Amino acid sequence: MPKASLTTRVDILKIALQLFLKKGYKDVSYQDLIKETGLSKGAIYHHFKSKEDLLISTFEFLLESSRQQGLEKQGHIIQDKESFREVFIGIKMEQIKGIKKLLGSKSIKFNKLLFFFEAINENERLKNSIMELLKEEMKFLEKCFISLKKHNKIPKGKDPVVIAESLFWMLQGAEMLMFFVKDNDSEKDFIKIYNKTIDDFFKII
Amino acid sequence: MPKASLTTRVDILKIALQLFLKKGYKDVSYQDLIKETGLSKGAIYHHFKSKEDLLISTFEFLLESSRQQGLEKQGHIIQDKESFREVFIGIKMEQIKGIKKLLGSKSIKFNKLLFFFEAINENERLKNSIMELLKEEMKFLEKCFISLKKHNKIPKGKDPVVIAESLFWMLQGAEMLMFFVKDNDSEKDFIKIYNKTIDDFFKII
Amino acid sequence: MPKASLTTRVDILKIALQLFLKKGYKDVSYQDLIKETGLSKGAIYHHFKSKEDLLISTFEFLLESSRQQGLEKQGHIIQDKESFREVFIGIKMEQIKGIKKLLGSKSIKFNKLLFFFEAINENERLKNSIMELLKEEMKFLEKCFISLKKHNKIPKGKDPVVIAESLFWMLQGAEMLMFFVKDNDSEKDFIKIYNKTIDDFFKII
Amino acid sequence: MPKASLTTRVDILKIALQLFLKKGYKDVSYQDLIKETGLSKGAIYHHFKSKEDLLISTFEFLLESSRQQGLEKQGHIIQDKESFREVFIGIKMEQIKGIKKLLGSKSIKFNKLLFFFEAINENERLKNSIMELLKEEMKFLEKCFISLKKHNKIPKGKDPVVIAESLFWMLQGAEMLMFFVKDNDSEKDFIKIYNKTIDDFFKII
DNA sequence: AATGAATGAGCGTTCATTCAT
DNA sequence: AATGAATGAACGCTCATTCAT
Repeated sequence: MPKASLTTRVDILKIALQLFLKKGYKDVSYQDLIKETGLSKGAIYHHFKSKEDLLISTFEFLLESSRQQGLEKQGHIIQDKESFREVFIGIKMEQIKGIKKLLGSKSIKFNKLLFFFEAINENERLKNSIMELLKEEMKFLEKCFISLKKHNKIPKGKDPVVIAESLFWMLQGAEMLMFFVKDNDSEKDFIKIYNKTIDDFFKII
Repeated sequence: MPKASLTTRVDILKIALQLFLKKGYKDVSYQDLIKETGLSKGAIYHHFKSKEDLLISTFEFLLESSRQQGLEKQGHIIQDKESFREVFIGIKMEQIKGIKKLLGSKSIKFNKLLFFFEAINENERLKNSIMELLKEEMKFLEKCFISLKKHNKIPKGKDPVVIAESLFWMLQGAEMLMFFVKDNDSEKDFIKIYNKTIDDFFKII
Repeated sequence: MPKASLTTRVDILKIALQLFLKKGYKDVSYQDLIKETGLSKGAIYHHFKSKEDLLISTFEFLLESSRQQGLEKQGHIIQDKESFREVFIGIKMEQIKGIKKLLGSKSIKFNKLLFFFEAINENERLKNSIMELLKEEMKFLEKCFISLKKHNKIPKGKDPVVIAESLFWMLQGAEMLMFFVKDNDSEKDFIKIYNKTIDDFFKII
Repeated sequence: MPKASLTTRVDILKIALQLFLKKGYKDVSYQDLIKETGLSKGAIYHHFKSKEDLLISTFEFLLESSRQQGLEKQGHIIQDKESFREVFIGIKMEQIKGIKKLLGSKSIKFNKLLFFFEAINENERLKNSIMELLKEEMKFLEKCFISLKKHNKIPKGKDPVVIAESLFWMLQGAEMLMFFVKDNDSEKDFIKIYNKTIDDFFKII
């Protein structure tokens, strides 16, 4: 039954993702996986040849899902701060929705995402995937600010690329610190942070 | 032997700090500590009652050293971008120098700092210490931009506090991503990042 | 391999019982268990989730085996001292035989039994099991002396229940002191003690 | 200051006795001793060359104190059950008082006494001390029942020595089971047990 | 008489992984 | 496709003991 097998594989991936997000890669043991999936050790090893393989697969599973609601699909026209905000928040919400759908749970704890990354960080391929994702986001922001420039919504003489890059780092800072600091984050917190950052940013440029 | 005892204690702290920064808290075992310190397991336990105690002590040791070259000591006048840059970079360099002196090594690998933080994150007291440190940095930036405002170095109508906060997040983003991405960072990379961020920031405001 | 699994489990239980009786719970280490069973640490943990779990299981295994040759099966008529002695010693011998069969060894050292009990004493459930076992023995003795009363084998005016209880405590005292004092007890010693106690007891009532 | 030293020695002995009675020999660590005595590891080693030495010394200290209120001092005339009871309970109470005085505490937990004995059991000298103590008690009971015989207080034709021995074992059984079963025994429980045993015993002989 | 730094063997437990079925 | 028995290295930690001061 290849179909059943695929289902099992995806079941494991979903549980693994939940656990990695909740506890961090290192702190998820096969015992946890067995308990949550209801499968045996052997079954998990049948689908993923090692814990690292499971990590990589889980991460790619997450990326794939995120990308489906990705940036490149956007055909919206960015003509002012509000349309930028709308589109940006929209994308982020879709990404969060994607993860939610993946996990099948209403509220997600992103708290341990960083420490899920710890393991990813040691894997060149996954690291590159993240870098690409970040670059994509950077490129998207650049496009937005170039468009805003065309609509004269950013001050003359200021480079839209530098502006985009600055916002990118601000968003990264706020986002990461949130992972680090918060205990029980939901998507609402993220949307709040994004809105606040965008508002502040448009005040200073 | 109180003197010898203190020496041993500090020796352990230095080694532990090195190891925690290099491998992350979870990945540092007593075996590592034994190997690096040349002491026995019992000796380490004699000085620190548990691994968590060692973590807390190590972190407080780090904080203390960082704070000694802290922000509040600065009496410099911030009157333009260049004096701001000079003071800010100066402080950061002193902090890095402090850590270097602590570790007794020329080059530091910061890329596991985040995963040293993982453990810290689960300790309320240490978490609060970090938050305070961040708040101090934020306050310092606010003072700088209020001063720059007085010297008419930031555009009229723009709130220096919002500006300071924005730069703070940009710096956090750039810094943290650097921890995350780089494998072998030295202080030079940090200084570069700080300079680039400051330059870009002044271009966009 | 459910069959092999059960075999292994019982093997571990037998070895554990031997060791606990020989050295006392506290002094039996996983190293001992590994050495005697020829299994790995992991294998033992696979079958028993902790040392305490192993203790409980071992004790229940022992109880079960003892109970199978238990008191309640006896249909003998107690009509005089000699038939009482015969039945009582018979039961005790069967119990000892049961343990011997369990352990697969000819001579048993009971002198650490008390210190096997030390651990049991701290576990409410096991403690209750022992208490029940003792109560059963008490009840059995009561039945015997009620029967002897009917056959006019105990002096008139004396309460058979009090008599039974007294003998019970005498037996406990003699038995326990034997555990405590002897280094190398075999069942012969026990039978001797039982006989002597019964003889003396019938002399004084 | 030899005097101060002796004080320290006795302080350690008292604390050790308390701890051994409370936790059992094996479960008392130098850490416990340090905490309770307020002395350093070195100080305890200065007075007792090993843990076993401390055990032996502690036990001898206990024996000495018990013996001072011992059986041989009794000049009372045992002429009936009540005078026997009075004298026996009196001796036991004095022994308990002796231990109390030794420990300086009002209520004693005898719960772990057996497991204090575990260690003693492995020391031939201490074992012999206990045996002697028990023999003394046996001899005392023999004297009592010989005296009762003289006063025609035990049935004709019954051997006072066998009677004494029987009561001895009954008392041992009841006492030991009490150590084993009870969680929080005080001297009251012991006195109750002794009274009940004596009463029952005189009912059956 | 007393301190406490240091040792290293040993403890119970968890872990990712292998493999016969 | 799936089970779970078995492995053995590694983990954090406690222990009684030694010894320079």
